[in-house]
Amino acid sequence: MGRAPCCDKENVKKGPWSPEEDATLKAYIEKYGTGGNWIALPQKVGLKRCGKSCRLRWLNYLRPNIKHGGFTEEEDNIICSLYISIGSRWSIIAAQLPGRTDNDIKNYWNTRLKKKLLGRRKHSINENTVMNRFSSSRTSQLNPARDLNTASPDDDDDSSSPYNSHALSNSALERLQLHMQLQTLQNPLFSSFYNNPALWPKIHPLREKMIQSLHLLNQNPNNTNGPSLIQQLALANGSQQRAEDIERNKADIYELTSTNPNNVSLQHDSLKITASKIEELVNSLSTSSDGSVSFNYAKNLIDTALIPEVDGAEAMSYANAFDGATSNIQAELDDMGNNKAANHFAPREDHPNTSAEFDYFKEMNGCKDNILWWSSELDTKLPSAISWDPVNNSVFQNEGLFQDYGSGATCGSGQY
DNA sequence: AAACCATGCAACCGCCCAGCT
DNA sequence: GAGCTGGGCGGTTGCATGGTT
Repeated sequence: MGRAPCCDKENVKKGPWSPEEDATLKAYIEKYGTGGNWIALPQKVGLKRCGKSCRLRWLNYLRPNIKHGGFTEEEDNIICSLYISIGSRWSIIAAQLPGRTDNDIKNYWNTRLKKKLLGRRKHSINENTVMNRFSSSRTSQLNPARDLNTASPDDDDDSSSPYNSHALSNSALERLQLHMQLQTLQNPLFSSFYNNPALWPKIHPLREKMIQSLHLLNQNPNNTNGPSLIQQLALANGSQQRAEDIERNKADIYELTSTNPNNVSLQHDSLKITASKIEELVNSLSTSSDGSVSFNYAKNLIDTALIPEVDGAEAMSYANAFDGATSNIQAELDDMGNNKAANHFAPREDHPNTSAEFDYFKEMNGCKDNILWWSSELDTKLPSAISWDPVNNSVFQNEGLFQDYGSGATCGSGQY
């Protein structure tokens, strides 16, 4: 059974409101109020408008103390956090932002905020694409930096791109991550899961990046049986002894992993290494003052990528480990940004591939905000009052965000 | 300068729900 | 309890504007 229209559709005006209509409606409501009946209001006012249209115009535009545009960072954060928590309940979100209407917030989210977040995600996806290209191109090109520099930033928009699957995966991942954040708010124990990418789905871009980086660091750029990048870095830094150690360790690793599958902590394509062995390998290198940046970086990648999948009991320790790892990465990227490490990767005539490695790190440096965003940006950027810290109550408790939800008093576009 | 495109925003549509008869 | 009605809400549309080609 259908329902009767709320007004005579034939005889009502549609479209934008004129200043005269605005003035008429505003003057009437300020003088007499809405009378509790929006449907009857247009007739009383003398407007050829639908009652719902009058209500919308008043609530979204004419009522006092309405703010338009100019959303502050704090409002952004509140909107984001509430959207993550409760979804598109715009009226509830609007109730927490005085002067804002649900329509305004909805438009703001759809046109700007969402793109802002998705833009970061896209950037992250694109970085993965770059990593893939870099990784694959290294096997056939002597100058992978050129490949990086010529990669179009829009390439991942190409629906025919083989990387399109990343977009799909990350879309799902984004929803999953939003959900995880909600879980974090509702259950503090969940924070250890959220903070630990090793526990996230394997499609997580950071994890993928780590895996790819591992692969990259462990392979020979020319796809020959010559020294791997790690070895070449050692050689570039003048450590023939370390290069030989690496060669021995490498042989040990493959022997171990081929004879005892239980030793394999990470299997990715043909790459099979054990966490202990690779750590031993990297530790032997990280003591080098010349190579500390690169190998600490590699170590961090390895540490974080090789964290085994665990359940709740161990989650917190791994979360802590990850926090340390990411801060190390960040510090080292910052160092590189300050050219402190430039000498470590300066092109050498005898080892030209080291310059490629430097370009790789430069690329990583340019994308460092992605790492932060995926790991903890929402945590750190939120104002303290809207804390994500699961230890300190929930966002709802801190701010009383739902103080009026349920009563209906502040639902919709406001108190008027 | 004109056509095209992307973006932002106001407004509409249709569904749901609560209250009333 | 069923039907009706108005209020409220989220999703969508269409237009205006600004930017790009």
